[in-house]
Amino acid sequence: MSLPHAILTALLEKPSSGLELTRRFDRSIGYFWSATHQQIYRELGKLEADGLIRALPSEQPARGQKKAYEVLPAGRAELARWTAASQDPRPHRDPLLLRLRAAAVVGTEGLEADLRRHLELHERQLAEYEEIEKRDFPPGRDGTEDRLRHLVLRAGIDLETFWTGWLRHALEDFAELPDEAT
Amino acid sequence: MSLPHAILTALLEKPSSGLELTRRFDRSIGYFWSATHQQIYRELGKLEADGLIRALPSEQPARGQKKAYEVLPAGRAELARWTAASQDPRPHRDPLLLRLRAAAVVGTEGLEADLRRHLELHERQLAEYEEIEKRDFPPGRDGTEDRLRHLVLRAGIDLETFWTGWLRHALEDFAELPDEAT
DNA sequence: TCACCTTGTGCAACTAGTTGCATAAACGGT
DNA sequence: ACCGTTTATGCAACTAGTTGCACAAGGTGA
Repeated sequence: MSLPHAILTALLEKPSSGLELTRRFDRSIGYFWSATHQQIYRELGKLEADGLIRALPSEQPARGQKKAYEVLPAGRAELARWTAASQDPRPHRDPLLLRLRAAAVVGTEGLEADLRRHLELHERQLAEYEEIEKRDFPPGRDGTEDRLRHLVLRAGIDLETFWTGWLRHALEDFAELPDEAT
Repeated sequence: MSLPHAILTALLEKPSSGLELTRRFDRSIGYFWSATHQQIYRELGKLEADGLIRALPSEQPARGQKKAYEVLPAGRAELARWTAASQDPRPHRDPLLLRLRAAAVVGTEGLEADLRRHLELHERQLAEYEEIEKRDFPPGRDGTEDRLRHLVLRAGIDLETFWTGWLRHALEDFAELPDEAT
């Protein structure tokens, strides 16, 4: 149950409308907690009903009109509670590794091309993260907030580094595999 | 939609009953595609209804009686099709990183202990993987199946290596953070 | 022999996340 | 004045995954 807390965090960083949140979930926050605009609108409704956020007063709250939200004290308290509470790591699910294991039984045909494609995607993501690091975290700054945000970005960079490394290794291995007739 | 394919793979490796599958999903396969016994029973029902697997003939197919399944040719074909088909990487979701980001806004209280706990869990998992590697993949074997399975295990090892490394780094960083009053 | 535990199978209800579509205002061109 | 696009919000239906419980058979000990 992390989506509401992701939204609370985003709104604390900056009060936003549904669409603005959606955009931010396509970038920064979404790198480790993605969400579609429908999820976000639905959740904003719930959070408002629960008294954790409120719509900022605006002109006409009509449809097709921007409606920005801000976090209420109760929302901040809930986020603090959730952040401090111990949580188990969620089970890990990865279709690509599953396909590799399936390939051991039914043959590797077609897989190699997709590994190559994944490698490219991860390389692109890694480059993007490194761009952000260069831009937002030049050496020398070390406020607490910066440190924590940098740590999160580091996780992203290290994770993509792992994937690109592993995929390259996998492709080398594939190259050595005997040609097969599935 | 990977669960049926995970089950097909498992059944091709060895025909099994629902409970046996559940056990195997708690170990090997479950390392990168976890599933509960209810998911598995439900899916076995669907796969049988779709003609991809069938129950092995047994004595009394009563309740509380083992019922083993094997993969039919149509099931193998479906698995091969799925394995070869190109798939996009699924969006990544990680509550721990989310909490770190939230902590940048509402304070780090309570988080450090959980980071420590996660580090321990990942260290344990890493040790388990390395144990398996030593046992199942001694140097020198290199059949195609072994190579692929070893690659999958390598991904697990590298992933846990990333996590333990990152968590250790994060904890060092936490130690340097100024004490705070949230 | 009967209460209890373990093994094995399964249903039902719920929560989370995705997909497809609808609606409405604002803006820009023609 | 009208048409099409972009921006913004939202509903409804679906798929995937989780949780809680029920039921049956067989074994174990008192």
